[in-house]
Amino acid sequence: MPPFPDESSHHLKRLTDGLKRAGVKLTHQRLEVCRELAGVTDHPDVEAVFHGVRARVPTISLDTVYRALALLADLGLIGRVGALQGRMRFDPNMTPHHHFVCARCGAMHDFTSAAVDQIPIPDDAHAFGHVHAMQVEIRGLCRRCQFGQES
Amino acid sequence: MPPFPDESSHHLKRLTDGLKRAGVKLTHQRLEVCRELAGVTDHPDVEAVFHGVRARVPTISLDTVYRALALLADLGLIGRVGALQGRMRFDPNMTPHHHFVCARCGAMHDFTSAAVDQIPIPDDAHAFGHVHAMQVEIRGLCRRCQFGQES
DNA sequence: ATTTAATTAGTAAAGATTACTATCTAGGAA
DNA sequence: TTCCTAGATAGTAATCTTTACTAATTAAAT
Repeated sequence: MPPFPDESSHHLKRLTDGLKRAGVKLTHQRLEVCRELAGVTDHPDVEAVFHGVRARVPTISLDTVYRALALLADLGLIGRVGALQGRMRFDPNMTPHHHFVCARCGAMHDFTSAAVDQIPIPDDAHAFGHVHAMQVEIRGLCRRCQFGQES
Repeated sequence: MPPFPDESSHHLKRLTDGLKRAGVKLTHQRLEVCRELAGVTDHPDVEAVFHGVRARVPTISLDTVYRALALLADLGLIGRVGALQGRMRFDPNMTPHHHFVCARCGAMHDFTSAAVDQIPIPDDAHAFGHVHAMQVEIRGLCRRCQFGQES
């Protein structure tokens, strides 16, 4: 049984309700992907979700898991983390700064903030290991994507 | 000519000095990758750097650009941004929280911070578009990677 | 100039994600 | 309930990104 059945079922309800509200079909496969996500406390990749769901739905395809996760993320029911856009990118600017990232086109803009830089690193973070740096990421829609539809 | 020749040459010097200090060979190809990075103000992907350098070094291979960028990033002379590890991951936890990310193994841990959440979103960020959320990412080495060498 | 270990070009391989098509099914209507 | 249909899935292929490999080249120390 899951470690926190109440938490888990609460999360599951949140996800399935979200799918219903969106008016998409609540298929067996999507339900099991939601169940998998609800019973997890880390940040699984597609492979991990696929593996977990496959134990209960042996015929599910990887593509279905990809589409279910993309759907949930697009509906704002789960978050994307790690690789946002496909390719890795590099930042030649090594002076302290932060990023605005467009959730749609992936455009990144730098900004600085004395207020942010003054915040001490939370103690909780030190408990996880040795801290190198703290950086703020602001997600949103850039002006291009906010107005015109051009790529 | 570049928009800010002084800035640009300053960045170039920082990169090439870093390579010399690391004791690696300062090849023509690496120099041109540095030059490309120094003349840029955004966050280029490998393709963009490859394209830019190729205009001046038509025979350079994509692999060389990958390796030059990885070298610079490993030496801490440039930053990696966007896709850190290979695969995309998902976060079922939609309550406000922040992330500790291990630079080596990619492990992610959640933490909350009232201090961080109280910071107003910097005005500079609003100028770039419509803000959805602000999230802190702390990079470092997790306990596993800090001590043992196990994957 | 010679030597050597590091680096590169070119290509192949691996890995991750997306696309495609025939088949199937959730959910509404009869 | 049964029928119908738009939407979803399984299985696989294709695409895209990144890494690996090898023979040839080259920086830089001697």
